[in-house]
Amino acid sequence: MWQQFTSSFFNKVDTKGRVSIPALWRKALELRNAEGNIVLVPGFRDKNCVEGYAPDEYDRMSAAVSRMHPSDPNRRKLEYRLMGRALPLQLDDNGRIVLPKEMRDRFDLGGDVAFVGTGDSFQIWSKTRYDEMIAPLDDDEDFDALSAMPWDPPGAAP
Amino acid sequence: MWQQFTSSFFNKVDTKGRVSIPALWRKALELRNAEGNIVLVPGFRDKNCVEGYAPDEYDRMSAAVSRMHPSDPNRRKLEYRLMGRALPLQLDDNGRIVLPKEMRDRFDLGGDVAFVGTGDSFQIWSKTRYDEMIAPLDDDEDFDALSAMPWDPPGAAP
DNA sequence: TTGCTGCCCACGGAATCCCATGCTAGAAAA
DNA sequence: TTTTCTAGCATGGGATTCCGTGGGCAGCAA
Repeated sequence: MWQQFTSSFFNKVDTKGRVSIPALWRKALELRNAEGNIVLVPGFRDKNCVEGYAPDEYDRMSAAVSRMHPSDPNRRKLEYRLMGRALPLQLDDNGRIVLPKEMRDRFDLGGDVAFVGTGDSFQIWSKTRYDEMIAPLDDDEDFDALSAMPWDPPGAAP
Repeated sequence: MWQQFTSSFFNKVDTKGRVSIPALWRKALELRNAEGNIVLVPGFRDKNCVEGYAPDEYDRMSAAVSRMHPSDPNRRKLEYRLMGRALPLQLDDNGRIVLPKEMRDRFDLGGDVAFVGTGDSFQIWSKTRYDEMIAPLDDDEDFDALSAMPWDPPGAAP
């Protein structure tokens, strides 16, 4: 649980392109033996944000792609988007990373940005785009996604 | 049974946002090997209150979400509401937690709050909203929900 | 030079720790 | 039974640490 990326944080990107990785997640990275290394993948699952992974989880994903047959055209596409664009970074002494300029421009990551935990990975959004994305979800009265959640009653066999 | 969250308690949130977790539930957490850790999720099942989970139960839920395929749109929604908002907290030496300011504002958790046990989880309500919510339930003469309860007759094979 | 990169230090506000107090319920004593 | 003592619990305040953020400086490349 503590090695998961949970909760959301709103930090600032400074003029040099630096942002603090939330302290809670730095601890999560330690527990995953990441030693200050993370991998950013722009627009992989969601084309409007940058996704971040601990090295172990990134390896799991790229291994999944490598398991596909070389002749599978989907493998090529996944390779270009996952491996081809992945950016390995190191945290500095203050727990910050530097977002490359192209990435900042493409995803509007200047000023306020949102770090959103999604379990084994996290996302980095421009604050503005994040607000637009999240609003309709909060208005969803019924929250019907809940009924789609796999449900094993507590105490069931593992 | 003793590791379930039962009964209701009415405690106070101080100016710093601190509240005592009911002592009975601290014992429940011990039995679940939580070591003073709990996870708060605002408005997940019920959007008017904050839900609390022991780490083991939170893990069960997030594992269920992680089992869904990454391309499933319902997985995304669940990630934003469960992982994206989950707040892992530790009890201090006096058995208290700190409710972050945004959460206090959004759910009106200043002054008197209600802790409501719901078995494997619990809820935190503003006292006022809790009273409004509970009144009509008590007036429900028929209580037809009872007929929806799964019923294994006592003494049946396990 | 000019612009980028990595490294160091500094500051302010917020979160966390540590100690203190009052209340209550149950045990112990009369 | 009545009274006293005590341990556990909820609550309050002050002090200290932590974390996000901004700025400066040297090295390096274009």
